[in-house]
Amino acid sequence: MPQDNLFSHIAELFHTGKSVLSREFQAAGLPYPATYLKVTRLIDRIQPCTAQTLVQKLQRDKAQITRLLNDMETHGLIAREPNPEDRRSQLLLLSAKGRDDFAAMQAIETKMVKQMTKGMSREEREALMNAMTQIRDNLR
Amino acid sequence: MPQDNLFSHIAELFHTGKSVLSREFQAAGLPYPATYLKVTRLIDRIQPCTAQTLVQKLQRDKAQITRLLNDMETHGLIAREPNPEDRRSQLLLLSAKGRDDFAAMQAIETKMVKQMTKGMSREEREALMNAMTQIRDNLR
DNA sequence: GGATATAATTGACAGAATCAACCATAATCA
DNA sequence: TGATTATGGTTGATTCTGTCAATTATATCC
Repeated sequence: MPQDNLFSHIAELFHTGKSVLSREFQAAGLPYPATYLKVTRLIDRIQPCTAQTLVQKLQRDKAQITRLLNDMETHGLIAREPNPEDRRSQLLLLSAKGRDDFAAMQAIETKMVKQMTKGMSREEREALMNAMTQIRDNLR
Repeated sequence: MPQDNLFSHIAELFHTGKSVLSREFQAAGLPYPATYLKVTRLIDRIQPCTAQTLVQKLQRDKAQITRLLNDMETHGLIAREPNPEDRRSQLLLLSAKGRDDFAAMQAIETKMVKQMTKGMSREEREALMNAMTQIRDNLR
């Protein structure tokens, strides 16, 4: 639809992107929803990391984060360790399996992103990323 | 997060955009999920329009479409009329209320999109839209 | 007229989001 | 120090979104 606006585009890209990811995760023997990638990425990237960290970075409700972490722990992707600094919270760590599956998911995502930007020059890609960053900041 | 990839950006923009819309819909006395806007827009734009049309345009499961239309009919936004061409399907029409609320939702969305692209030149905006279109096509 | 395809509905379920209430611990400060 | 308030996390309830399978009614195609 040529006359679509920016947000329609974003919504559609998110929708198809997410379904591509889910399908490819399944196909690769990673029976996880696409959200797991975002969470494992953050835990891998940010250390120390607690549930509260994820709440802030993902801007999600803390209830949702708790449940997500429970599921991921059940799947053996993460471990929770006591936080010596604050006994109310726990430190989140990737297990060996968590690291492996994170790498696999990330590879799939990278492949998809390559596909998405196929035919675009480096300049175009950079301009796009800058625009996205600006939009995000404008929206806050 | 500076090192985020394209899909992370899209996901985040979708998430915050959707929550901005929902909140503003509520505030404007439009107690609808953000999806209603997409559906009313299509029914307004495409005539004649059936459930099947929406399935194709939105790439959604037909079960989901059926339920969405039920809800929207309950809210008095749309009407279903017998399709003279094919008695298996029905023609979807906006009611007067549907048209009003569609206009109101669209105004809210337009405001948000303006906010999103604040500070971008016309050229930048066009480049962005072109990039989005290309990405969508690449993903199909 | 009978086989096959299509439009829509229904049931069942998984995933994602949000709100409110609650518990345990931490921080504040009188 | 002890009461008060704030914070991190969990649980319950509810809504919204997405997907699959089965079913019903009608259309289409030999």
